[in-house]
Amino acid sequence: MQTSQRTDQQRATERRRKELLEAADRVVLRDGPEASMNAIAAEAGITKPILYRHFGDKNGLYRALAKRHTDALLASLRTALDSADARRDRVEATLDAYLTAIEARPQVYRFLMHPTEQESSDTEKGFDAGRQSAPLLRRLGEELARIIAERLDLGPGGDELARVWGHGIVGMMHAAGDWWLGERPCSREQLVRHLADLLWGRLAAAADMPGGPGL
Amino acid sequence: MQTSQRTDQQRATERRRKELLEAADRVVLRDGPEASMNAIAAEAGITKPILYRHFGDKNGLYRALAKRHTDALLASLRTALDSADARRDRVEATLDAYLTAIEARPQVYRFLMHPTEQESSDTEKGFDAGRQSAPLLRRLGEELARIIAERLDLGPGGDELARVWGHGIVGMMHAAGDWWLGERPCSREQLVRHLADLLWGRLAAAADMPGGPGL
DNA sequence: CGGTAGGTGTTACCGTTAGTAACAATGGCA
DNA sequence: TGCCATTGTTACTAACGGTAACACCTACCG
Repeated sequence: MQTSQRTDQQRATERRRKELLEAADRVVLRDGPEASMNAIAAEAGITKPILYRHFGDKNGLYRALAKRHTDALLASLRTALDSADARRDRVEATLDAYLTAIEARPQVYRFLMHPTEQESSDTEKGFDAGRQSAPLLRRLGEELARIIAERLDLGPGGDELARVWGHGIVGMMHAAGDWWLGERPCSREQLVRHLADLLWGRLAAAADMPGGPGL
Repeated sequence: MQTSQRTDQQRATERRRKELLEAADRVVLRDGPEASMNAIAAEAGITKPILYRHFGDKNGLYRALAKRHTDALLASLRTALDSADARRDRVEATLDAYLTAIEARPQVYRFLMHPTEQESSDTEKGFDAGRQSAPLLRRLGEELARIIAERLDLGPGGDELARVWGHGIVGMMHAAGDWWLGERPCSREQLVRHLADLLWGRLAAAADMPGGPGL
């Protein structure tokens, strides 16, 4: 029968694709995000054209690779967001989940943050001003925005507000996490508390330094 | 006299360097951050090796180029931070200054956010986990941290807190700005207000959506 | 049985890139 | 005049992403 055979072929192809992705994963995690297609092909025991047949181009391979890791990270963040009872605890748990992930596997983090300049397709060749951030950040931002809009009563225009906050919070988490991972100026728990304090309006409530120009 | 002559030479060299930087600027702003060294040399009316003599490698040129724009942006942000009287107005003015800058010259913004993988030098070849962000963001974060630590009375451990907040706020501004620049979901003024609301603790104060699981 | 279609795999190449070696010309200075 | 530094060139290397052309195997189908 043609269909069942076709299905067998497809499964074999998918299995092969998965093997190639795992080889690529090993290389990227060993050599960093700039790993060459030659190196990946060699790790998989084959040569370049096969990679190109499976993934189209380097971006295709990297997008497939990033999707796996991004899905995993997103799942753990969603779990954290549903964990505790108090809002502050949930926010802290989510921040902590993100920081724990990037701390545990910095190479994965480094790869995911690498801008892969996903195909522009619709933009008219030249200047897409935005889209500078890694796709991971965009996805996290949108996801968080959805959750905020669903769970918080923000009144009229709440959806727009939720999206701004989603991207803003993710950006805060990312930048602080990146800096923290490089310099390790404090414990993870303390960083989480500091960031939650910021979100809880402590910046607005703090007193001016006596004698200064104030902020 | 040897010293004065040496000074003349140095000045000539610096002027030449400046000319080359201006040519590079034109090309990068026209062709994007991936402009080739050949293209830059051609724009300057010379050939590659001269560029390499002046700037060492591509990163050297790009770092020199980025410094000028970063200095300019930082100056305008500092001005905004000293503008109004109320803290909320200052924060809004600063956010607005940043967003105005990236809106007015998105090519410059795009170039500055391009990760230039500045020389690692001290890290032992392979894994610097952090340092993923563009140098511009690090610098903005450190600068903001300094100002916060100087002007706010945050009690013991305030310096550490200020640094976390500095990088966190800059990251928030960057991610939200990048998303906004790409999708233009609202006016600049509204984005500024939304972000300031976030920093003013409105996330913590918002009511749960009635009937939902809450956040 | 032989043909044909589709998948896997190869070698050998292309165009472009960052970066370099080797050499020529200019101009001030002893 | 001879020396030295600087500016400039041409011509190259090594590596990269990507592709064309071809060989092989296997399975279905007349």
